[in-house]
Amino acid sequence: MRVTLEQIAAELGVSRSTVSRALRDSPRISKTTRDRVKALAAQMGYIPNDVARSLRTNRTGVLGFITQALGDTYPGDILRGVQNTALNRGYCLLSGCSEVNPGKERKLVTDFLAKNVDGLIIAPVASSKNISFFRSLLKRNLPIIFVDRHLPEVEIGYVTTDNFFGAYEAVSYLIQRGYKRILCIAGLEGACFEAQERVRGYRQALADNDLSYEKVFFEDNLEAAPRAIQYSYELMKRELEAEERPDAVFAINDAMALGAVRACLEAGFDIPNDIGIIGFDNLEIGEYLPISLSSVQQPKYEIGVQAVNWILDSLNESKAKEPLRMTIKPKLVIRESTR
Amino acid sequence: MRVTLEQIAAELGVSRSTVSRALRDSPRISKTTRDRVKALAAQMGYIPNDVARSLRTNRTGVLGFITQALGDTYPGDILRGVQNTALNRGYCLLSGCSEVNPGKERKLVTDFLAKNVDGLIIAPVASSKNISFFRSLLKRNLPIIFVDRHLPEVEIGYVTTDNFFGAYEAVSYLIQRGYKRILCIAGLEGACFEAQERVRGYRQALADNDLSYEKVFFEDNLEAAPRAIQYSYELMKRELEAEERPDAVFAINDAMALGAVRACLEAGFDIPNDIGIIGFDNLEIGEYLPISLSSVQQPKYEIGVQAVNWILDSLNESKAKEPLRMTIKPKLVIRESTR
DNA sequence: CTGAAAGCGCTAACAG
DNA sequence: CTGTTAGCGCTTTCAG
Repeated sequence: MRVTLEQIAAELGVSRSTVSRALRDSPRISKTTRDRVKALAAQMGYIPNDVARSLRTNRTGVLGFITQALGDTYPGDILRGVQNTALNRGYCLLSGCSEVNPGKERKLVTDFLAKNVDGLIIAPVASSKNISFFRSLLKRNLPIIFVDRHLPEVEIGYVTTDNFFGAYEAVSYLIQRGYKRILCIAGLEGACFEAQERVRGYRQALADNDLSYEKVFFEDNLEAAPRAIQYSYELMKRELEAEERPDAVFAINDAMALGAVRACLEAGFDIPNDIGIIGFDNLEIGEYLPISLSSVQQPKYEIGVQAVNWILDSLNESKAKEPLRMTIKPKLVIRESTR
Repeated sequence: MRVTLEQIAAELGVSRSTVSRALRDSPRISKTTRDRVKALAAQMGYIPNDVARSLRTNRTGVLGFITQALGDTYPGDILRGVQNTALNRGYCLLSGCSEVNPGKERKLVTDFLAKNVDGLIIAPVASSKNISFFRSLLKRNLPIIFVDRHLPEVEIGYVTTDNFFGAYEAVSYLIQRGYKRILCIAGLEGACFEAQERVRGYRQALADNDLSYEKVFFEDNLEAAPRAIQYSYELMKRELEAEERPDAVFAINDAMALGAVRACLEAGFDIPNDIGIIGFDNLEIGEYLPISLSSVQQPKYEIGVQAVNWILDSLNESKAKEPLRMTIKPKLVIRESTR
């Protein structure tokens, strides 16, 4: 069986409380007993039982983290940022993936609440279905924050990329390089606020430069839609045959940018001379593709860090903190897919 | 404050045990009281406190999952398989990423033990540093299993891809298509058993076909090595200038295959006619690259499922189960990077 | 500086 | 079918 405080106490002929205090470096304990206790604890291989501690202190030292997707085109960097920060500050992470399914998202939250997480970090599904559910969470006295995307209808704070800025920069760059008919593939994420922001940045850049060609493609049917890359590939194939074909593409993520690249090449166009392409995400492999991909690099790791810091800071304050609304500027990375 | 059993009991004028039993559908409770209890619990918004339950039952309903990497070239599919299976069977997942650092791996395991996880699923760092640590875990009565890779020195079960088979198939295919000088990029993962298995498959295929050209590149300095893609890119550049240049590449993962593709194209070679390339992993984007990538598709999702099932089955048996040693056959996916 | 005692919310014997 | 009782391992008053 596992070693308990009781056993250490018995062995040493002191009380449980003394052992407990010694182990936690309470100032009200003599250095000698503290050392004796610690030595024996180490020797007996004592690992504190956090479950018992949690029951007593009403703190679990666990944070819940829920993403809406996981996969090779979804950068795990937010997770990494969250994880490292949480770990460094002494917290563990209960994690789950909603797979873009509102019901699953609710189940995960409820499961995590039952496990008494101290806080919740969520990359929410872009759906109106859980709005009232999230509102009901606010009544609980539990710090909660959105990352990567957020729901404007709910009074929950968030840390996201400055998507308007990123898109505006990317499209402005395309314009500056002489591209005139810039198409925007918003695709599967069209329904979410953050994607809308990117589209808004795209539109603003066009407007500020008096360009009239403006084409945005959405596909909101999340369930039935084909995978993003394929969707973008097929879409691009069609558009290249249009009367006034695009001479550049702003894709809302790298996966869809790659679909477009492939379609252009197959149709015999040259990238970047005939058609320029910029993505969003800056995947690791982007740099070493046959035509390396220009892209907007999101501060994903940093988003994770900020979110955890906010949660843990609220935990350490007596009164609930105001919701955080933080937006971090992304960086445009230019490579070979634009001239 | 949160609703407790006590409060529901008081409200209804029954005992806590009755409420507890009713909520868990104990057969020893009348349908009427059960319904009354459940109705009130729902109305009061009762969420069971799993911490208290855990302390009592000595089960937390939480599994620990530790990976050695997270990122866009690392398929999150094992995690997805683990997560879905765990969730379906009523378990939550405490997750962590060791980032290929043995010290961090130990810390995560220790943290998870303190949180009393019911089982541990680990994609271990390929390092000898934690061998005695893992051995010491075996003394605990805790189900534990490796996924994706394993440590042959330790008596812990595993679920992995049949790496020998996958490599053998891939290289045999290259040979069958007429490639003769096949280079193997083992790269950063060279130190681990699973990578060695792939190399063994490569060698066996060469031997079975009487090919004498045999070149394997390792790079075991995990800490200092440049990122895998770049490593592979630079390596390939050099090899293309060698006296007897390779006419095919078997790369131990897709990221490194992409580095090689890029190097070949820059040097003016045609893929697949001058040089054929096969990777390992079958990343989502592989299908839509400018030259779509032939690759060995690992059963990552399935690996996660099997691992969780084994853990949960051991939990439900009185005696400890024999370590599972399961290997699942991968599938060769042929695309344009091979002729 | 240390000990005794109570209790976090739940489950499980045991008794009725 | 239901209630009483004890206790999981820890922290935290309150006494000394």
